[in-house]
Amino acid sequence: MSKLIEPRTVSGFRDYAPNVMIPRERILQTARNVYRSFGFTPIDTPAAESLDVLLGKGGDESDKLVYRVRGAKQEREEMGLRFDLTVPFARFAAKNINDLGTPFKRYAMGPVWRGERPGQGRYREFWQCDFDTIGTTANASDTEVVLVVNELFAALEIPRVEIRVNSRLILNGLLESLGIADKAVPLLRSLDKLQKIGREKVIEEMVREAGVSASQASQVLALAETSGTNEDVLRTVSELFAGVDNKSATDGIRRLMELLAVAAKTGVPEGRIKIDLSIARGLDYYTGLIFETFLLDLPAIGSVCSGGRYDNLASLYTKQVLPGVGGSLGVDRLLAAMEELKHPWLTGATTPAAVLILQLDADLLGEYQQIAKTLRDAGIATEVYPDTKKLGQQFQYAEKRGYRIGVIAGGSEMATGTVKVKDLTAKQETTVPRAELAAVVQKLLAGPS
RNA sequence: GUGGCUGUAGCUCAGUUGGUUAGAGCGCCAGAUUGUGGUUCUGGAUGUCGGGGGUUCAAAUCCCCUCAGUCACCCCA
Repeated sequence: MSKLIEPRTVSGFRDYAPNVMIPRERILQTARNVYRSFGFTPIDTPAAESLDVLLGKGGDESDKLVYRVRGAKQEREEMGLRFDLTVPFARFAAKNINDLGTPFKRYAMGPVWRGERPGQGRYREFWQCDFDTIGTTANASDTEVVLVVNELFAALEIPRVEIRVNSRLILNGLLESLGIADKAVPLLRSLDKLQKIGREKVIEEMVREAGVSASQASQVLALAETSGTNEDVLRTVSELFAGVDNKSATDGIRRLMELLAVAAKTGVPEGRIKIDLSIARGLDYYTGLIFETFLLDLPAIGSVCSGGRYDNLASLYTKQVLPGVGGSLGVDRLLAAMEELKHPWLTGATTPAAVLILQLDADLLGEYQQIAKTLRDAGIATEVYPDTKKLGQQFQYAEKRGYRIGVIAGGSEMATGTVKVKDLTAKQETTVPRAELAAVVQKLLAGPS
């Protein structure tokens, strides 16, 4: 006998078993429905892109994390796997914008790959679910993004979230007034770590990495740490810039105010959106709105949905200016959080079917499939057990996989035109005429699981 | 990519200063019950001790390499 190959997965990549895949697909489906309800339209792009497209010009950092694709032997072109959905979208937009027209709203969901060190909740292959509007700088689109996020978490049955919003316009305005606008990238990257490493270390890092003075750094932090209600924060910031003519900051303040007003009018609950001037987002392409979404019951896991506005998405690929705003749901992180929070979607079931028809008599297979079809036609996912094993074993199978209902039909039921319906969680059994089966099952399924 | 820690049955782990056929609980399978599952009882199976190499009369135990996981840095979803 030849030696077996170990059935391993490579580092940072993993399998998704049914108990994970079932809630995962539900999350994806929910996101899709919400995005579509706002008119975002689906697009997809290839997993692999030419290396020059992926790496652009700022190649040094992304160069390290891009997976190279070797291609077939005779192929020449250097390819890499996409490391996010934004870069391919920029390429797509630059290529097709004339046909698409602007503004253009799209969503995309799919795997991306990064050659980083894997850790808990961090993988080398993971999914992103992006939605963006490009081709307009209107604040209406910024506002819509936040409304989408609000709807998204409502639909996910996770109401206890806080969407923390900020504006790079305000941050940049401050840096301008301090005369350190040219250090924005390293400064904001440090500021972004405020929650994680604390103010002392942030100041230290700003001095070291950005070369600003300690007093400049603490002024940045002073603004970022402005707290209170949204109104308080806006008032404080307005006062700070009252005397000076700072177009960037006043513009940022105005846009946030409008966003909050529209959200309130749309019925977004009080407190759901919170201005947090310390939200900075490490990525340097953001230019206006920036936001992160935290779970109130598990803030430590970090943002599960983030994004913002960027002035020019596709400048690498076209001369046409394409401003945009959007966000991205971190499915895998969210799933980890839902597991931690014992979210009702994570039932542990490993079957998508609700009903299992037990097999008592192989000669009745036609009857069983007929019953199954009736249920399926009524929209109830139904499975027929393939073997005539002992009933106890069939019940165990049903329980282990999480079917909600068992249907038992043997000789005596056939004779009377009935079936036995067993609620597997309540362990109660009733005999019903076959004609009423679908209705009875539907009623049982509507109850608590 | 750099450094630390971990790796023993499906799962959680035990395994004394290297010393005979590597253990426990839970789970799993079968039977008690030839039309009924979470309890009980009885019986049963299960491990290349992550992988490879070395030291030794003898390695799960010591050394080297490698793979995977995990923590910190880095970066981020």
